Amino acid sequence: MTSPAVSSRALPHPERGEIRLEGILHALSDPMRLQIVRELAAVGDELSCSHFDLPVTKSTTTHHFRVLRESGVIRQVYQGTAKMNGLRRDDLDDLFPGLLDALLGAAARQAIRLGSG
Amino acid sequence: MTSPAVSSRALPHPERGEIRLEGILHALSDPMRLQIVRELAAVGDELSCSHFDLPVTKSTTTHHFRVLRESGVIRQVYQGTAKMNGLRRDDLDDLFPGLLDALLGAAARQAIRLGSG
DNA sequence: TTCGTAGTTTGACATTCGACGTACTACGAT
DNA sequence: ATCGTAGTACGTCGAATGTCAAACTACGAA
Repeated sequence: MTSPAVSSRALPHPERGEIRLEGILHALSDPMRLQIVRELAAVGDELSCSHFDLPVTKSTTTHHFRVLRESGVIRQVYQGTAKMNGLRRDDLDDLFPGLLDALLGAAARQAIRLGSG
Repeated sequence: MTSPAVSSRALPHPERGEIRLEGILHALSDPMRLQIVRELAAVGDELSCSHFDLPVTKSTTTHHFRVLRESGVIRQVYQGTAKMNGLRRDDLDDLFPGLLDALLGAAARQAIRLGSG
């Protein structure tokens, strides 16, 4: 009944020092990826890919999560068949203090403005 | 000796309410455009396109400035043959308080980190 | 061991992007 | 009226992007 063990299947992440602002902005300039990040931030915990009910196929979902991981926005780790996703808050806050919160705040504001909770 | 008059040549800008966060992030995810915006912010005034010495042709320069204008990041106005560019600070600060400064701060930090004033 | 669930990989496709060159327009200065 | 400067428009090109379908892998449960 315990959670499945963390697997060691390879999942390349950029190191903290390799993360680029341009890459983060590009990753978040896609509405679907921005939504994923907002949800991760709201929950404040790791979520599996399948937790998200995205209006695209599985392969497209895989693609979006990979863009987020390779840009340094999220960290991914296998846990059984599930792949858990978590924001790299520590690294992002260290590299760019205040940026993530400003982005999340802006996204929240826009969501309200455009009339969708 | 006075400045040339502001011309009325058409230059479509999105209204404040039409500006989208995703568009801003996409616009700023290009290194050249991010650099332009940093420079505009540093000067705090309007600058002509030709003030920037970009390593691309004139037509590519036109392209980048148009992306910035159409995403709502800058405002452009003709003044004689020159086209003056200014940040839309008022609109951006109203729509997304703190976002622009966070982005500029992040860009400055990264520039220092990567060792280029 | 067999099955189902979660996610990957590959290849295709249409679109967009960043860059270019050439020909063009708009305006100020001479 | 002519010239030079600033920037545009258009067409092109190669690379990247977002999407899909189909075949596949990895793991837990029965």
